[in-house]
Amino acid sequence: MTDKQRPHHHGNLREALITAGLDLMEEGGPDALTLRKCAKRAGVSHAAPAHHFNGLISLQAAIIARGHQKFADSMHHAAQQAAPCPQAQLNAICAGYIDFARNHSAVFKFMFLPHDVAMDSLDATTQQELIRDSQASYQILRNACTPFEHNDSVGVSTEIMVWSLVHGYAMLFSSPDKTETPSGPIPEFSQILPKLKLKTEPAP
Amino acid sequence: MTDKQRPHHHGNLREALITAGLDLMEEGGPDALTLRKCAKRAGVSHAAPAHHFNGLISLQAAIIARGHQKFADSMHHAAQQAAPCPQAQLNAICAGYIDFARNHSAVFKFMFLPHDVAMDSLDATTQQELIRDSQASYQILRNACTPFEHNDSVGVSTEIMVWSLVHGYAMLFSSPDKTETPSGPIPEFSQILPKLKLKTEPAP
DNA sequence: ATTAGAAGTTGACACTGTCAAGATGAATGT
DNA sequence: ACATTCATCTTGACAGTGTCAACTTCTAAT
Repeated sequence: MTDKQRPHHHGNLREALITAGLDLMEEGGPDALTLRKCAKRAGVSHAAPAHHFNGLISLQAAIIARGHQKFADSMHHAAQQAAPCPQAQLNAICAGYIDFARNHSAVFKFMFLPHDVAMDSLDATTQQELIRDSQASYQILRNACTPFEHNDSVGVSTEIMVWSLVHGYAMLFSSPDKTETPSGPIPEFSQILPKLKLKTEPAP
Repeated sequence: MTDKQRPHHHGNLREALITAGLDLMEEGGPDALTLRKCAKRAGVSHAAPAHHFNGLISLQAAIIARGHQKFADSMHHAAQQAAPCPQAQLNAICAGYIDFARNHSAVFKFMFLPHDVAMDSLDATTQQELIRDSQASYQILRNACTPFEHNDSVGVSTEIMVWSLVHGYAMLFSSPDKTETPSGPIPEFSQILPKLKLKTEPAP
């Protein structure tokens, strides 16, 4: 029993299930995510996941939370390699946004589905993770927009505009295959963003 | 048997299944769409749909096609009630776009999922419907953008910009419940669209 | 050392999509 | 009018799914 071949405890089954689930989703789309297949990949029985997730819905929520972590990483990484001025930062974060949508398109789109998920139907751990990680990733884009925020009366929130623009672009044109539409090639987002009337000077 | 209670032929089962499927999806989200439940609503046996759709994937595709029809109707209807000038038309069509996303949010989001659907796995009828109806709805927004299209060298396609902006807005902020975010209320899209630098004069 | 509880297993159930085989009825050709 | 053909629908079966209950095994705290 020095190196027990099959310890009764997996050790970190919750993590293993999330990882397996992410892989399954990227391999075969949202419908390929199955509790039983995750269990099989983790080497446990089909009912073992029930001790870590409150049903399939919670595993999906945990995968969305993990997706938000990677999403935030992608934006942060892009921002760190850009010049520190607000324009360059916002551009980089949008690029990180779109990179993630391109490189993890299945998970990305799954993250922004109409998951009319009742928060209280999730186990506490997953619920906390989801709230924390999703708010953290939202905050990145939000922060990058604040230097351009309008202070005057009726100005429309910069954050809403940029978010709509980059999200729509990512959703519509970030499938790895569809790089063009009937009306010609899709331009890079860095060409589109300047077309928004943003405040050019940070708040004094 | 004068008025046969159960004619062997349903008469228009394909239509009945699409209608039932649309209802199911709007009632309970994408996962509530089930071949067997559609069959039950239409009053036929669980295997009857197989004679009209090449599997669940084809029924889903047919529902997406029908969604595109309603989508196009929503945009057309809004456009007809607006002034005939390009600005008012584009504004109205975007409003119709967002109205549809609000009123049929489940179907709308289902329409724009990563349906990596192999077109040749659909039955011929459904495949034709999907291509025809989706292209028709795309064409509406496309046409409304042409008066603003840049003719000069490196201009970015107006269609791509407007499409990204309105689609992102619809996706992010058109859930009937979420009408506000941590950063305040969501403005109407009619306030956002003018923030795009569009060509103000139609082509001479 | 005992015990309470967490972690995992086994077995069952209802529901799903899909297939095969048969039954029914409408349409067509002679 | 009759026979044939074929689309349509039914019945029955199968594997896969999520979920629940009962049980076993191990961990950890008293």
